Amino acid sequence: MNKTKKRSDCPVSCSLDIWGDRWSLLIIRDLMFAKECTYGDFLKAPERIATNILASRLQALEENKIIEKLEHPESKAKVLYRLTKKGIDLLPIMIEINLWAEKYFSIPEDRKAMLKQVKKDKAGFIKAATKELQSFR
Amino acid sequence: MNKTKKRSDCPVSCSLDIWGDRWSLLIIRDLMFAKECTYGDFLKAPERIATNILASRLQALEENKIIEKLEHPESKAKVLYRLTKKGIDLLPIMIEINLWAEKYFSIPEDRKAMLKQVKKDKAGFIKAATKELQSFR
DNA sequence: AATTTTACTTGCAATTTGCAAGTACAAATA
DNA sequence: TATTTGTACTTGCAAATTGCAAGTAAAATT
Repeated sequence: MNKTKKRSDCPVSCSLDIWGDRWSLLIIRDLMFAKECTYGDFLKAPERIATNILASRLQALEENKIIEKLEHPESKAKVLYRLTKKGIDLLPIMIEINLWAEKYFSIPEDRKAMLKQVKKDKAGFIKAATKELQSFR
Repeated sequence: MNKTKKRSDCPVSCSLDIWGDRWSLLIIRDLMFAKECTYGDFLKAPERIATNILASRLQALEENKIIEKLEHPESKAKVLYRLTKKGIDLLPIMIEINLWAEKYFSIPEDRKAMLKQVKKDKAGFIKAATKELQSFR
C-alpha cells in the first residue's frame, strides 16, 4: 500500500499497513491459485483493477517482500510475479477468509469444493498447498 | 466500508468489500479484546482513527451485521458496540493475522503470550474465545 | 517495416481520508 | 437551577487516493 507508515505496534495494524486495502489480497489470491502471474493475468480478474492501481500495488507488495518479479522464460516483454515465502505464509489467512465468506455469502461451486477439502484436514491442506507454492521458488 | 458494491462473486472480494480497508479490522480487533466498546474507547486505540472515519466505519459494519449497537446500562449518553455472531466468526482470521505478523514483525509481549496459547491448541483457543464473546450476547 | 502485445505511465475528475472545529444531548457540578 | 463537562457524533475543507481513459516504450509477431 504505502511505504513506511507504521501506525502502531499492533500486529493487526502492521499487517493492514502492508496488505489492508481493497486490492492487495486479490493480487495475492490470484498468485495463490495460479502460482505465477503476468501483469495481464492480474488484469483479467473479475474485479477489474485499474492499471495504475495494479502497478502501485505490485510495487508496494514487492517492496514489502510479499511478492517478487522474475523473468518470463519465453519472452522479455513479459514479467512474472510470484509469492515469496512471506507471501505464501498468508495462505492460512486466505483460507480463513474463504471459510468465513462461505458461511455468510453464496460462493462459487469450485471454491466450495476446495473448502470441502480444507475442512477435511485443514493443517494437511495448508501444508500441501504451501509445499506446492514453494515448489515454484 | 461502502454499501452494496459487490465487485465479484469471489469470497475474498466479497469479504474485502465489507472489511477490507485500513480501519475496519482494527475496530473488530478492539471488540474482540474488550468485548464491548464505546465510541470513545475506539478513539483511544493507538492508531488514532479520525472521528468521522470511525463513525462511517461503525455505520458500515453495523449495516453489514458485523457489529451491533446497544444501550449502555449506566448512561443514555453512551453507546455500546459489540460483535454479532457474524463478527465473532472473524476470530480465526484475526488469529491467523496475528500469527503471520508475529513471524515477520516484532510484536508486543502480551500479544506473544496470547499466541503461545493459540499455538498450544488453536481449535481449543478459538472455541473458548468464541464462547467467551458469545456470552456477551 | 508495420502491427500487435505487454507492462506500464500520465492526466484528470471523482471519491475518500484526515484534521480541526462544531453541535446536540446527557450527566455531573456549582 | 444554571453552568460546565462528557459523549457521540457531524461538518467543512485541504490533501491524498482512486478510477477511468489515453498514451508510451520495448518486445514480439506478422
